Amino acid sequence: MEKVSSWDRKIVISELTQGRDLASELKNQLQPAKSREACQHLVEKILSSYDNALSLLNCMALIENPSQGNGLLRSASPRSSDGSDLIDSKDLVIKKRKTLAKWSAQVRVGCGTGLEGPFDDGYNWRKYGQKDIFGAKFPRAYYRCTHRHTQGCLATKQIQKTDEDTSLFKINYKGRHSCIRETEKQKKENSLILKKEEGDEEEIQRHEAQQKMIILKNESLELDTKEEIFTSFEFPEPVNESNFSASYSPSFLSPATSESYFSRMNHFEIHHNLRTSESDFTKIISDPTSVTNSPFEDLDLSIDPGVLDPKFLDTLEYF
DNA sequence: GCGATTTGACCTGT
DNA sequence: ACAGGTCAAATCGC
Repeated sequence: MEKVSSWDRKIVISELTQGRDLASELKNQLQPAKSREACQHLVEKILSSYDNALSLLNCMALIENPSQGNGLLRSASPRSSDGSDLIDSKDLVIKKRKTLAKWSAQVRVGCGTGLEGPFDDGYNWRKYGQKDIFGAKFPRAYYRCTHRHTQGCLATKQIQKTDEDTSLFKINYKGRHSCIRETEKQKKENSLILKKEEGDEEEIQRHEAQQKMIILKNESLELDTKEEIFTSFEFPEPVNESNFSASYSPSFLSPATSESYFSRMNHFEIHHNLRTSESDFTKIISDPTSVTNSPFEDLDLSIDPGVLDPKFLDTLEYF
């Protein structure tokens, strides 16, 4: 039986808190001297936060009261000892799988790196299967998030060496990570949530003062607006030394993801910003699965995944 | 001992 | 029926 976890609650609280903080920041940015792009960017982030929180709340509502859903979750569900409906965890998993976002990437592993498989993308994956694929030279490996059981994270990925180029891997991602990686920043945020729950006003005020300092610091930097948008993304530390290039090629957007962060940004900005990020860029690899009527048509996102936040990758390609 | 990987069996979707 | 996806027992490696 799946219950709404405290992780889910914390994520919702975190998203709503972030939305509030961003709205507050937007209020500052709305002064006449501020750039329109910076304001737009903040609006996108705010909407993204509220989208995430609402999605989670919808999901929680379904879990806690499946009768409010479309009925799929109720079929053949066993009952708990107190007579209430239990969700058949299998049904729930299938329903979740069907609605999980999907996207893909191609990654080239540099020669002489000694790597047998593609890069570490910053998340913890656990291999759970491998399958020979009909008509393909190389088997497909199946990975799921290590935190599936501890945090209920349903993210999975499939990695397969391409037939044509043995140094090129096709990676299919399915599902966003709902797990929380304990980076230093996240540890601070989690501890702040706890402090708020515990009513530690002193700590909250200290944190808010720090946030204001950060905003002031950003305001004092007269950045090019495009760079300003770009640098506001969160990048993890480089995860390994291997040289590789990747191409993230949006196929098409699902209705749900049409509300996602990048779909609200215009084509040029995404292209420009990602180009700015190139470090060891060597070659653009076009994805044959791309659909030509995509809002991201002709968009080549060539990124060094070593500096790319997987949360950011989550927004790139859906099909 | 424990977590990760391997791999054959089983399940699911078309 | 078949290919793809997942499970889970056995095995590996630290």
